Amino acid sequence: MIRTRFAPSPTGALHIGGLRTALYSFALAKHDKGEFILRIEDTDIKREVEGSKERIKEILKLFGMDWDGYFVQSDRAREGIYKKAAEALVEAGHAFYCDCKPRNAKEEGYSKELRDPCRDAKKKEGAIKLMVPDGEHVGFRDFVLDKEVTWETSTVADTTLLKSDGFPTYHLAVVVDDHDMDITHVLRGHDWMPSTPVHLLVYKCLGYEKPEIGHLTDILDPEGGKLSKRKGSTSVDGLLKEGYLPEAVLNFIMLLGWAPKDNRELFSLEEFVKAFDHKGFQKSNPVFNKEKLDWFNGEYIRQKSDPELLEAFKPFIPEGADAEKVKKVIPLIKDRIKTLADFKTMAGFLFEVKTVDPTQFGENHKIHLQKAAQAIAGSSDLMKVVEENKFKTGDFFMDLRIAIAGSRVTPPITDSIAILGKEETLARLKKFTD
RNA sequence: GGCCCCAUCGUCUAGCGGUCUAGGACACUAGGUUCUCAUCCUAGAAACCUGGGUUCGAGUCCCAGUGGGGUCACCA
Repeated sequence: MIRTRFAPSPTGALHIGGLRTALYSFALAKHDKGEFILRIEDTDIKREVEGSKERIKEILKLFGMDWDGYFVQSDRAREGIYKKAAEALVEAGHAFYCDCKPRNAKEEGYSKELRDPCRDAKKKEGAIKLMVPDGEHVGFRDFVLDKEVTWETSTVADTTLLKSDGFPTYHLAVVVDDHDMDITHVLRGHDWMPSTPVHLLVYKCLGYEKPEIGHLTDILDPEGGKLSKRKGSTSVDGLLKEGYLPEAVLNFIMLLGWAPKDNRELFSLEEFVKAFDHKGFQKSNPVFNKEKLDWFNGEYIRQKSDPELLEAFKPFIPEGADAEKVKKVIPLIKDRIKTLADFKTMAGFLFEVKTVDPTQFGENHKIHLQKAAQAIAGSSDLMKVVEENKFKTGDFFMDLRIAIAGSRVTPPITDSIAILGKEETLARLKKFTD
């Protein structure tokens, strides 16, 4: 049976790259009725952000990805599981102690030293590092890239496996955990590729069988470079706040690095799981382009029923807005918006008076608005006004639109008036007919 | 800089040696519907990084160059 895992570190907001990794891992397992494990990689206690563990779980549930097993690495670390493995490696001559001052790559830049000076010092305490052999080859078949990737071990560094605080680094923890948890397929970001030879060596030295491993493409920023957390809102929560539907976000990331053979684009999670296969993986890095996300979002907004939209709009409607009124507004705007947040820009004028720029009016606006006000007061048809007075239809309605909404872009104006009510509409027109 | 990965329209991609005058989607342009904007419909413009091979034949295979990305912490 296929068992995959999603192994985020709780160091902040979950980003769409992480969500995509989770999605593909989920689909990989579920396509074959396998199991999907959630493992929190929190072995660097200093970097943990309060509440992010919980938020990750909420988001996975919101997107419909329930897990079949849940582990927290710090719990396992306290049981001494990783320490034991590291010590066994020292015992077997595959690792060594080092009590030197840790370096900090951020400040010191990249290092060229692959061999640690302590590797033959036979120290008895400190961190434990892997003693990488020279002149050997390590490799694996990447199931995403669909190719063999190999390294010469002389290009692989003596990597720290156990920190001096007794907690493992990622490199030890993943190997031990994926083995202990019977993970059959490891799917992770491409940024992990360079440390894969270390993991391969650890598998070998520990006597473990290695799982299938695949490295996903990185999502690129339109500006170039890896999608960064600073540019734009790429966190899942950020997208949700901007008014994107979970279905849309999910469908969007499905196709960022994977594609079906039949050019299909619209998938629910269930449909995606069914269609998913490892052959559809893309090998080159995709660019995050929001316009496509906008399109997906529009599609899903239009697919939703009005009651469903009423629920979805809740965080985006003006404060104190009457639910009955909102209900009437929905059918008017659902074809016209890209995000839920567009509710306010498209229909805000129905809930509050907008300022009107008088220069927007056409030259006949006074007579247009006077005749319109008369008709509305008498509850007669506005189209009749246009015909009887030989007004230009577009000009007439545009003046009306500006007077009522303060904008040249609104839902159909007669429908808007119906929602606004006779009294409020006339009050708005009055300002420009005197 | 060392190591590793990648390379089809602006973007996401289909293509797995001949059916490619390279297909779809987003975006874009034009037209239709329309009280604006959208939705919807129709049409259009738009790509195989370069150079060598292999082959009767290459977008598809191989090599090099170039370009892009990643990584080089007791962070994940």
